[in-house]
Amino acid sequence: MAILPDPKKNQLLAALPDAEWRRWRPQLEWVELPLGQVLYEAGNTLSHVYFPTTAIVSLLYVMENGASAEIAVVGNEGLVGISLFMGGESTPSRAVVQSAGEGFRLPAQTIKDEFSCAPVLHLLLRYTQALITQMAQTAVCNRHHTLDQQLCRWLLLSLDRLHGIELVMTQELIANMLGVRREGVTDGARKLQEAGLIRYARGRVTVLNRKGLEKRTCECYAVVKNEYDRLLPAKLAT
Amino acid sequence: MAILPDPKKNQLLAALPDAEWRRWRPQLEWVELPLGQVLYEAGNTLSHVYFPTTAIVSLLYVMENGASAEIAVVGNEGLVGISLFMGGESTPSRAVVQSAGEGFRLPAQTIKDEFSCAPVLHLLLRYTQALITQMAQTAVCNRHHTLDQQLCRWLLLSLDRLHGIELVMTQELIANMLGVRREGVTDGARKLQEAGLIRYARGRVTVLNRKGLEKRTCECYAVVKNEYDRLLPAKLAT
DNA sequence: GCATTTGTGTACGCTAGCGAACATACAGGC
DNA sequence: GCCTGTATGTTCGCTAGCGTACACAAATGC
Repeated sequence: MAILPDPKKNQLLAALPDAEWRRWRPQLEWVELPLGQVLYEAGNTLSHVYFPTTAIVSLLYVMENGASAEIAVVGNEGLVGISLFMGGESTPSRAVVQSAGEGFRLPAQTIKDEFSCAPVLHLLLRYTQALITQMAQTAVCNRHHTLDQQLCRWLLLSLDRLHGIELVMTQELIANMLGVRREGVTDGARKLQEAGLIRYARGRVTVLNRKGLEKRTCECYAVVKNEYDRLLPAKLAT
Repeated sequence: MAILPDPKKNQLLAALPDAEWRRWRPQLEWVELPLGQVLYEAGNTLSHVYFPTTAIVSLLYVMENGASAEIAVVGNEGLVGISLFMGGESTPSRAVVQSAGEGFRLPAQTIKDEFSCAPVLHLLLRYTQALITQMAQTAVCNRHHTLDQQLCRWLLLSLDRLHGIELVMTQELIANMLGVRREGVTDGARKLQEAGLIRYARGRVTVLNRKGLEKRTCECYAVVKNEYDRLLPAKLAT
């Protein structure tokens, strides 16, 4: 294709100080991230960290009986594979591409080496704290809010991590992420469509009225969004 | 009292290399942690990090309508206030003493300074990853498991962070932590008592059969426990 | 063009947990 | 010993979401 993939479409890479950016650039490997690809499996040692640019990746836990629940979602604002620099090497969760796209990756050893560099460390840890907030809020939301509210939250979180207003994903997939029945998502989506907030058809959801979704969702969305904005300013002020 | 409080009863402090331990020791301030004390409030900048020795601290999110949900629990295996070294200074959650006891604390600036020291950094980040696992698993558990299972999980997690087999807490308090109704906890507790696994009376729960609780709880407990054991070996091998 | 697969719509009974209200019973102060 | 507050027990109706089953319709393959 004619358009060269740009690593700086990932906000963490874009926030790197110049020196680090020049050091990383040659090691960054462009990767396509097709729907459903598993970036890492629960318990496995990671070989790379991934910086999505146009893809969205879900961190989810798969239970013994096969049921699943999303723990957090990562897009071009973040990175997949924090356990590499956190020191654990693996996590009990799985990372799956939820919305196809592209990204870049860096070998595990590189990120570990780079982590001793103070600006890198601070950037990555601030991102990690934002991710922690998302996980915590997911826990709260799962406890207290209705499927309808959670669906709005999920649509908004996904939308924030994309460019357009269209999400390519089936209700079945959304249900897996939320850890609910597909029928429940159908119900919720129908309500939203009847209210004129979204339009959908066979694996495509188009958001028509973002504000409307924000009105219907629970406080969790705003809490998470505010923390991301607070912790990850566009420009790194280190 | 005759018995001198011992900071090494906190496992993170105990895992410090000698040099760091000697440096920290004079700055560690002993604190009593009475039931219900708020160590930090959502959104506020933290003044100290806390290392519980005999107390248990809950991280919980309080919703706009007053309902709450526990995100994670911290005992002598960990520390309260990770946002200080993660870089955010605050979090949207609150830290409350859930089981009275003691602990030590270190000024915010000290922990930030010490964080540049590699062994400290690695120790704290590994702990943070364990905490992340706990949060993630709380999200999963809230989504998929029954109140009865969650009650068992919660009792076990609390028990692991104490010395004896007795928890001093009312059903009302447990309900607040789990984010459920008090009546639901009463039901669950009654079942456990009838099964001979616990005994309780007016704000005291005594665990009679730990194995029995483990049998009744969901997989979440084991997942969290295993990650803590994996990430935080008794001896630090840095 | 037809068959198959995939995505969505709908219905039905069931259960866990909620909200609210009230009953009981133990504990500590006086 | 009595009183009051606090902790626990019990009930009742209600709703969200589950599990199951099946219908339909749009895409895909041949």
